[in-house]
Amino acid sequence: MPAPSHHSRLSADGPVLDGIPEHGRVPRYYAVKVELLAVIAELGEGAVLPTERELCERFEVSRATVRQAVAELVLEGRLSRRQGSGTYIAGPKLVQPLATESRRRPGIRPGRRAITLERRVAGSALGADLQVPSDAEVFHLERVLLAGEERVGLESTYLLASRCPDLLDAFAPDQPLSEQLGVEPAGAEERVETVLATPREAMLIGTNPALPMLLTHRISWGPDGVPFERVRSLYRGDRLSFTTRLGRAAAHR
Amino acid sequence: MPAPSHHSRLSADGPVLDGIPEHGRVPRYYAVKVELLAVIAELGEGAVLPTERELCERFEVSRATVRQAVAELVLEGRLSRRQGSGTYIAGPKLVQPLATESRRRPGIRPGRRAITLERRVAGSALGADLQVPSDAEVFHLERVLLAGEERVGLESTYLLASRCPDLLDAFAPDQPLSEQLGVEPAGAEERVETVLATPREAMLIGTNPALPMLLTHRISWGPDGVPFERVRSLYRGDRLSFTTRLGRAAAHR
DNA sequence: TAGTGGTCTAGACCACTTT
DNA sequence: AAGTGGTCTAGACCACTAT
Repeated sequence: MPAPSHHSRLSADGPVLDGIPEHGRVPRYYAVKVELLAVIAELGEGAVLPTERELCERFEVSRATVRQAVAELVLEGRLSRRQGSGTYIAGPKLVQPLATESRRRPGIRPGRRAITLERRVAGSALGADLQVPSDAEVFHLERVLLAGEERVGLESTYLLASRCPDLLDAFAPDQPLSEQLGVEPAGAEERVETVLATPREAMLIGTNPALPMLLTHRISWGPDGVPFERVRSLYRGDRLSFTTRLGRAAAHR
Repeated sequence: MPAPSHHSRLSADGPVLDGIPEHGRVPRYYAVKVELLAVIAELGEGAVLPTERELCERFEVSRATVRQAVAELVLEGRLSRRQGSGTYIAGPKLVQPLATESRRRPGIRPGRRAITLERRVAGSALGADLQVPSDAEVFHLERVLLAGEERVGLESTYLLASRCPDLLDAFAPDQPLSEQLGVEPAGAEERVETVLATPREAMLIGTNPALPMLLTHRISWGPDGVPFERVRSLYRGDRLSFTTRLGRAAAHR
């Protein structure tokens, strides 16, 4: 039994999850969680995970540590536990139509603080979303969302560089992008779901990791019907709720 | 030290939280959570909670048990922890406009299973929402939401009895209510947020308690602008995501 | 009845903030 | 330096499921 310290390092293969490795220190349960993701991928949907006691032996940790890793994966919907039976690998999320319309802007003195603006190649997943080759150039803009002084979310935007070649020059980090682009979205496809904050996201927003977040994921296209941006907006689920008025107003509120 | 069993009963004052007391057994951390809610209400927003070790002494439980109770309250946004500093009582949720439009109906063979249909008086909170006296009569309809065979949510609807006096006769539990009412909503106000499933909700939906859920809360009014229903829809956050198409279609997807 | 996850204890050291 | 929350251990018993 070597462990005088309860912390370790992940192998230096770079960030394994969208996680904490930049910090240097990784909690043991987080390393277990990463390893469990590999087990999950290997076994596939519907399969039974090894028992908690077996996982303790395999990863050489206590049961409480295994349970913390499993608990986060349960909160994320990757696993589900059945008392007396076992822990099972969950299927993909179901999809439910929602019908969101043009987003009006926040209520409480909204603001944004840009933390990343870079030009790079799209890669395969983003290229597919935007219907361009994987070596197409995009801008990646990452901004912290504010409500007054409080950090409440994190927004990551990918824009086709061909649509806005001079973005890096005339960039105003606090303004909506649409005004700076000359492209007005004519349509979009959007998804809303709950996720847990990764350690990195939690750090940037200034909240605790593994807190449930409200995630919206949007792909917008212009009047020509061709996609030009992908936006991923993450809001603190414990601090924000979204409201709408649909149709006609009420009588006397 | 009496405790040979790790479970106890809450005082028989009825359900304290929207919880498990019908079961008879309450986990110790859950009883602590209920007591913490009283502490939170007493101290008020921004105050520091007693330290975890103090709470251990006060409630005569171990630190792990206190931490489980606190962890759930953190996931619910009632508390926030700051390492090295303390645990603080959080303020109310912020509100953000969302703009949801007419909800299209689910994708995967949606269904409903009614589990409660009762006639009763509104009470003060519901009365205020529907703009009627607290002794006005309402129907309360509670239904499990299905996607195929899978339980994915729980919907609780309150309807002004004066608008649909014969609901109990001609009720078809699997159909949308609007068709059975003769009232078509002309407008609504809706809120979307993330919450954790209570033990009762988790039991009815067949999921684990304290799982993040997507909650929509809607008040609808008729052509006359007078509210007639309040609907609270709770969806499994780990199993569902909501999607929309806004505006014009894309070019070639 | 055996095995699983669910809850709980008592104690330890670490990282961080405050004084 | 002292005190807080964060992580971890080793072990125990309970509730539930499967056999």
